Amino acid sequence: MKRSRSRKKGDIHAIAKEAGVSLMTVSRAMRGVEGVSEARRNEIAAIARRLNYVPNSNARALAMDNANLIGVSLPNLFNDVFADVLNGMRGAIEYAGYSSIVDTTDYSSKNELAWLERLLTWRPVGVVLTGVDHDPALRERLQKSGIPTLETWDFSIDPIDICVGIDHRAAGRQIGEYIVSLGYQRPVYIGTKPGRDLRAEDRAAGIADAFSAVGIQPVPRIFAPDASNFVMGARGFSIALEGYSPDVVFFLSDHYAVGGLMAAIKMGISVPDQLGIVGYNDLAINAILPHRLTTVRTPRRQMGIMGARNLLARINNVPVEKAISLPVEVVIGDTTRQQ
Amino acid sequence: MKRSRSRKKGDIHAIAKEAGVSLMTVSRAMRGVEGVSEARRNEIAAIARRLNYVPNSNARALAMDNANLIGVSLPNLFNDVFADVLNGMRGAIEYAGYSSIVDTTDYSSKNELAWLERLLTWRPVGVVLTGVDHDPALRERLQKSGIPTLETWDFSIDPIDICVGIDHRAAGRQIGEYIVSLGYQRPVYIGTKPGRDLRAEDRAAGIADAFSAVGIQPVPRIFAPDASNFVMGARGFSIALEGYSPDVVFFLSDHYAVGGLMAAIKMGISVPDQLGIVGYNDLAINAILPHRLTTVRTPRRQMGIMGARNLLARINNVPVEKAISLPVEVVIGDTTRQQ
DNA sequence: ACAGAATATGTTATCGATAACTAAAACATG
DNA sequence: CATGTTTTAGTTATCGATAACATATTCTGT
Repeated sequence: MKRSRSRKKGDIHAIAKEAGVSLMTVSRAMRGVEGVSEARRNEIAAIARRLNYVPNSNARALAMDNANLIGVSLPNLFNDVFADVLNGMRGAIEYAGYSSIVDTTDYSSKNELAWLERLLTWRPVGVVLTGVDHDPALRERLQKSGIPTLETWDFSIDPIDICVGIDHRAAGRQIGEYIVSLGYQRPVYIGTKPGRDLRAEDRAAGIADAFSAVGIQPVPRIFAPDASNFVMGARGFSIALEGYSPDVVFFLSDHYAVGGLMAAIKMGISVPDQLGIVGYNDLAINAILPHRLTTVRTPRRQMGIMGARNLLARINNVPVEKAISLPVEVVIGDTTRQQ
Repeated sequence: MKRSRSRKKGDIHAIAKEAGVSLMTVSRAMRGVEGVSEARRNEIAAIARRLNYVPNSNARALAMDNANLIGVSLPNLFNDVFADVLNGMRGAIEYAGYSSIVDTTDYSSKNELAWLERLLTWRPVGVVLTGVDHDPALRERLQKSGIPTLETWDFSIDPIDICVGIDHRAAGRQIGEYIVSLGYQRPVYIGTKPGRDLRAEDRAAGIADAFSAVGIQPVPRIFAPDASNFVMGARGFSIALEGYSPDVVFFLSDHYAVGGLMAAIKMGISVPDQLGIVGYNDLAINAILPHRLTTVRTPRRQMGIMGARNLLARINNVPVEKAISLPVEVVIGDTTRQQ
């Protein structure tokens, strides 16, 4: 018998030999599958422990053509937002006995596509994407492969497969209408450069909808050069004040808004008397700000949990709703005037 | 020939048949290994593309007993700190052609051990751990397995394998000495509950070292009930003011310190005149605070990059230093009195 | 006590790919 | 042109585990 690569001890064969049983008996015993007597099962478990047996998931995945793996793609990890979603999701995924592998795309659909290609070689049972805007090739790839796919954070009535998210445009409209109702008339929106964060652009569009409904338009959109979110908020704020004379400033997110708020404090601008400030997401930091931000609470954790549940259902061929939009809630803070 | 499980098209066999060559030729062509003529190689590549060939990494990993995988364990993702380290690391890892899979332990060494057990079934070529305090079983497991292991963030002269991190106690001493030099005499430290974040406890010990060197001790340690870091900072701050009358407050991190600073602003306490505030990490938010925090800049990204490089070297049997401690830098801000 | 059912265990083929070794074809060299 | 090289391509065994099918053993009820 030719054995060029030496068989290291510790695999299922070694255990079988040691226990004097066949491979299958060991395999069954290790997996807890029925068909092995209690006595044998214990005996085998003991031997496995003694031999420091570590199952080989690669072999198992190959044999079963299934790695019990779910791939998750996020724009980045620098953001409590996605961490919340992810945490909710992971709990559910792991509870169901699957593993998740996470990667980041830095808001690039090219990266996302490349990530997917790599992921597919591992034969995942499910895929989670952030947002609904992807490289066209990605959509085709996933649909052709038939792998259950969840799009989250964002909402689309025509998802690749299923979707649990927020209708950002509607959310923008919602907060926009509230701000309009407070009588603000000269809004400005501060975000990041066009094309980078499409959800944020949807929000901005929703805000503009609300203002244009009362005859106010356009809502100028401003962005500062790349930096941390806090800094971009602060810089964008300065730029806004130079070029416009807003009575309310919408920010891409609370991070940005904190930057803006701090800048306002430093500049001696009184909030909300002289100027309103509006964020998005209701992040943890909001709880400790000197003026609580007026913002929009997004059900991030819940979205993660529900998304994962639906994806798991889909994986198990249980029918689920194709597209679910979760409601958001306007948080009335101290950075806008009272009603 | 018995073929109970049908062979789906799209694998290496299908390509071989289509191209009229053997398996090995396809295998070699796909891997870019030498031994295939240019013409054949192109022909095979074209067919693979046409057939939507997706390599099966599970099979490859099994055959090579190596998945080119590096497992990374972090306490959590809610923290820019680890995100920085991770980003630095990933770049280097992926550049070298490896994949990384990340998981979080929520500061639990039990979770970490369970994670490792799962990871090992995938036959990783390297492992990255955060910190140097682990379940004893984990240390033994890794050393017995012989898998190159990097411990990061923290520093130890006796790592499991190799280590690139910060000497947190020394860092605590460093900032402590600076604060002592400013003449502060009644320090308080605000952190989280004992046993949760051991690095932070080291820092606190270092701070205490610095004060005890000038005869001031103890440095009371305070913590608030679980909440977000910002909130714990703010609550801890209130507790500190009730129970003690500090002239300087050290916080576990900048997150906590921001919570404290905001609380101070709300309470009308003038910083730094009445009270000094000291953070840790020099996070992005510091750039936009009304008073820039006095804090400690930690080389997080660099740590990730260097850690990854050393781990990769170790994986390739290139000798590297066992333990590297990176220097930190005191950032002099506006939340402590001037020299 | 004995046939049929239920339980326990073994045998063989496969999963998709790579390593090691072999064989054939193309190139050189004197 | 014969022979030794180099290149290119094929054959066979394996990686570690599971599925499907076959077989042996233990129960069960009559």
